[in-house]
Amino acid sequence: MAGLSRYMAVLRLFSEGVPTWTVAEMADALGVPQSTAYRTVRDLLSEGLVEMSSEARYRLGPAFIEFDRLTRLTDPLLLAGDQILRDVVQEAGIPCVGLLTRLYGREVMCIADAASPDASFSPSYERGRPMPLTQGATSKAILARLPSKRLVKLIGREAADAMRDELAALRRVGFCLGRGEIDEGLAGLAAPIVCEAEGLIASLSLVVESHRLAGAREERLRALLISAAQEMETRLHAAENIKEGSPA
Amino acid sequence: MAGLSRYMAVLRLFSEGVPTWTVAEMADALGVPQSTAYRTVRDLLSEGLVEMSSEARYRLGPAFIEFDRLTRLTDPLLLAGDQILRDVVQEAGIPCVGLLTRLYGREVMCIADAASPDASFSPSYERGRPMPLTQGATSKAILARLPSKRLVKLIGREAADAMRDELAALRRVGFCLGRGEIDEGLAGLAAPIVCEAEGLIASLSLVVESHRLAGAREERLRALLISAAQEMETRLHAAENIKEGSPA
DNA sequence: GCTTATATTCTCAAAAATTGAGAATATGAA
DNA sequence: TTCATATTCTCAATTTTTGAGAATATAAGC
Repeated sequence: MAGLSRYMAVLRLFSEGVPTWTVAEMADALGVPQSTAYRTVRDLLSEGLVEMSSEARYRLGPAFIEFDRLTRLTDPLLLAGDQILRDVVQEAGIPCVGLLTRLYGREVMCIADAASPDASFSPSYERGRPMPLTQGATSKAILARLPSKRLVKLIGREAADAMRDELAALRRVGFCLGRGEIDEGLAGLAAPIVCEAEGLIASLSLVVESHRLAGAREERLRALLISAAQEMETRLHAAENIKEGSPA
Repeated sequence: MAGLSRYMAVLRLFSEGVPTWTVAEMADALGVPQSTAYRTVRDLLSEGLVEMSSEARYRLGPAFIEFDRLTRLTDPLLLAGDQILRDVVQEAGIPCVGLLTRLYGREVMCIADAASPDASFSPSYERGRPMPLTQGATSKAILARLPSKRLVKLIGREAADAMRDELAALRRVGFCLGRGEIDEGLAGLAAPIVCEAEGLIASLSLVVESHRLAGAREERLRALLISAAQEMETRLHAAENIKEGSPA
């Protein structure tokens, strides 16, 4: 194991279930001698990626909080969409959670969430949590807009073929509805957001309680989401053009 | 430049002002040949620490959002204090912003913020933003509880001597008030939180508009903060003991 | 203060990875 | 297609990393 991956392997050990590690445990888990593990931890420590907690145990360090803030302040999707996301949640008029989600490696990741004050449930999605690529309205809205080459690379030819018709239909409608695919009793509504120039394939979605989705209301939310997603795309392109500078 | 620092040097280039970089720019900024910069970026890319935006430009990647979530879910100070922070803001009864802040290397970093719904200002402090070590009530509350050896190491003997009397007074009172030290027109009130077992030196603070700090109200907020900070310490110790397991 | 147990750093030669310059190859627009 | 630019590749020289164990901290108990 060499270079960066050596350090990332250590960082990837930390999880919600096991948030602190001793150096001996790390060495064991990674199959490297302790002296090597100590050296690796020392480097991570000096960069703030890891910090000492009690008694020879280490936990993730504050550097991640710092970099996350930078991301929040500069991510084009958040800049274009954070306010709109809040607006959508408010305009929905029923208890709901709004999500901004994007492709991240072989998974899909939520990068912003906003709950209405009266929402008494909380969906599995939340900022920073990777979710499965092929389940749920949020993910499917994204998959539908993926070039087929990339889709095959991500989920394999077989799976891609199996989903082809479903995704083609979604692409036509520009919208996706899923009931209980991720959380029992909840439904997801999602519209895609694509910005080639920024290399972004994302989706805006709303999670509501399934039983609240009567016919007319579903129609209204669908229209709301589609127009909000479009507004985000417009802002993404606008931001892109500003950067290039406007000639006199 | 070797090992981890080589990668961190690239990541530290990204900032609010310059959120995207080309490889040529990075190579230039770091004084390394392009081929080396390309290799470094390729590694960062494959770990999600960096991602491609438009046209040969790169930005910080989503891995930071993922690790930040883990931190949020597992940080002992947040676990002990996040709810209390919200309660304090509500109980304050005036427009205010509550902060949880801790020592981070040679700076002080805010790891949680909560604004009351009626707060029409926003202080410089926000989650993930490093702040100066020697200015503001929030930082001073922390410095006051630092062992003097560490204090000297951090700010130097001269500066430590200059602050000694002030810090000693703060330590006696267990509280710190600062007016306009960070933001014009705002005042900070802070109480320290220390947990040796977790290696934590932190503070809980409240930012309010200076003109609202009439005598009686200041007294009330001071009492509120001190008791809330104490409650956090209690919870920190309780969490620590649970981990060790309770024998029958 | 000493003693013990554990955590952490250090040492050194062998093994492996990184470096830099430029060539070779993608990639995308005209 | 052709061009321009972005990215990867090649290879020998240089620098780092590695592993085992010795040498030091550090902390707790006596």
